[in-house]
Amino acid sequence: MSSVSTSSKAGRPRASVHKQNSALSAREQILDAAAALFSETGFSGSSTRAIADRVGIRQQSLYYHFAGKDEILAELLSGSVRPSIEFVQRIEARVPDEITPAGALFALASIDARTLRQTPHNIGTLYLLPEIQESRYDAFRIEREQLRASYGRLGVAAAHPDVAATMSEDRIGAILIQLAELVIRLRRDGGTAATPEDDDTTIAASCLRVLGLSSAEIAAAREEAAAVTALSASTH
Amino acid sequence: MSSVSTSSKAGRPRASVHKQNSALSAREQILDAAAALFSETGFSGSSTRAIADRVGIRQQSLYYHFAGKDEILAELLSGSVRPSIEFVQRIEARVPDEITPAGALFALASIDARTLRQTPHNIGTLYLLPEIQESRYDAFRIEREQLRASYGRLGVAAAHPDVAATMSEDRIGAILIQLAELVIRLRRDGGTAATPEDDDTTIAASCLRVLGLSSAEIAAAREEAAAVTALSASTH
DNA sequence: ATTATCTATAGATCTATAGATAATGC
DNA sequence: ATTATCTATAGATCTATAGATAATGC
Repeated sequence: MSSVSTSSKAGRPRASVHKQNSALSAREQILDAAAALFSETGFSGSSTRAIADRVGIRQQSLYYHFAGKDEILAELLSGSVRPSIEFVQRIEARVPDEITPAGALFALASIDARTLRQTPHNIGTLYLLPEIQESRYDAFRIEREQLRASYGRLGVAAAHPDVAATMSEDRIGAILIQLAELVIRLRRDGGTAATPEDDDTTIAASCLRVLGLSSAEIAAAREEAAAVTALSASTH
Repeated sequence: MSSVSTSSKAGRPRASVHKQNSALSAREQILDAAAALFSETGFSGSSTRAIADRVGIRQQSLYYHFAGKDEILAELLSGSVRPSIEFVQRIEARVPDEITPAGALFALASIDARTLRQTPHNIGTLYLLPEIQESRYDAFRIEREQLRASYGRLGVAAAHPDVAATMSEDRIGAILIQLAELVIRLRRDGGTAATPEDDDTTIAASCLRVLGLSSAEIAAAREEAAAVTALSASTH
């Protein structure tokens, strides 16, 4: 037992002993604190000082881990879309042989809703920040475009002919994403349902309903999605 | 013709002669510049200096018209919900004697979409700012709650029984508002439809579709709404 | 030697107040 | 006299760089 052993890592110890959330690396602690602050007070409204205070380090120490405040946001953004992108690619590959477009769309929307609902600090609110329109965050916006395109393709394939005739693939994708991201707002407004996971299926069902599917068709898609999602959960 | 006559108002003249958007009062010029900046770079990301620069006055001169930056935002917010609140009250008063819930909802959603689409500087993006969660803006959030409640009541009344059974009034209101506000995002992402007003009817139709109405029922509601909206436009 | 912090600090903001000034209005 | 601006400025930030220091690792 050399010295105190509470801090088992290299480097000068922190001045403040508080909040040793030691399960996370310093880098992860910073990302976590920044996510909380950015979603509460926005990007420009959250100072590097405020982030550092939450972590329990000096403001200047952030720069050992990140080149600047914008790098922190960039990392949070890319980390939060990536899982959705990966999931949608896996599920689109199975359409239409192993799963119908409606089943795939139900699965995608309910998984996205669940992820956004469960993520720490309601990280989806970052998508609403005006700052992400800057070209600095092009990469992130391109990834979201891909996700919208997938929603659009699945939506067109799943839609009732009446509906597909009146809306472009782009608009369908935009509507579906907009519905999936409703959970962000529900969470922000503190609107927790009695059983929150109900919101995920309500949203997924609404995605199909807005495409003109009947209650029976929606129920069938839900069954399909349940099978695929269970499988996907076990292989991951 | 006493002196130059270009500035016909009292008060010391501005140092910068540029951008004489003289149709607007100074106060309105400030609100306009702030709306543009807040929606581009957010509230905290827009300095009072940047606002003043756009107007063509000194930063300190803003404080003659507003007590602080937050008062500017507060005024922009309340000015932008008020018309919706007033419209929804007029239309709810006619339900169900003069118009069906579905017709009223179609009218409300398409008017809201059109307003958000046509408003200068995409002012709806202000609704997405994290800063409006502060208690300072409670009044605005309460007004939006009222609007959501109206959407919820009309939605419940208009919904297909299958759908009304699976969703609370709160959730229905939230879904419908979320759909109406899709135009904010479409506009921000520069996604102008070939004929933008099509988006308004697409959105209104989606509001009814998500409630389980058939294409025929939606078409009927659209007819009703067209009659009421034309009337409302002529009386206002 | 390497790592992760610290202290010190530069330089650029940013919001807001105080009081002066240059117009118009009466 | 009133109005709407201006200049001057206080005081509080805020981001980021430079270099010192206190641990661990070898």
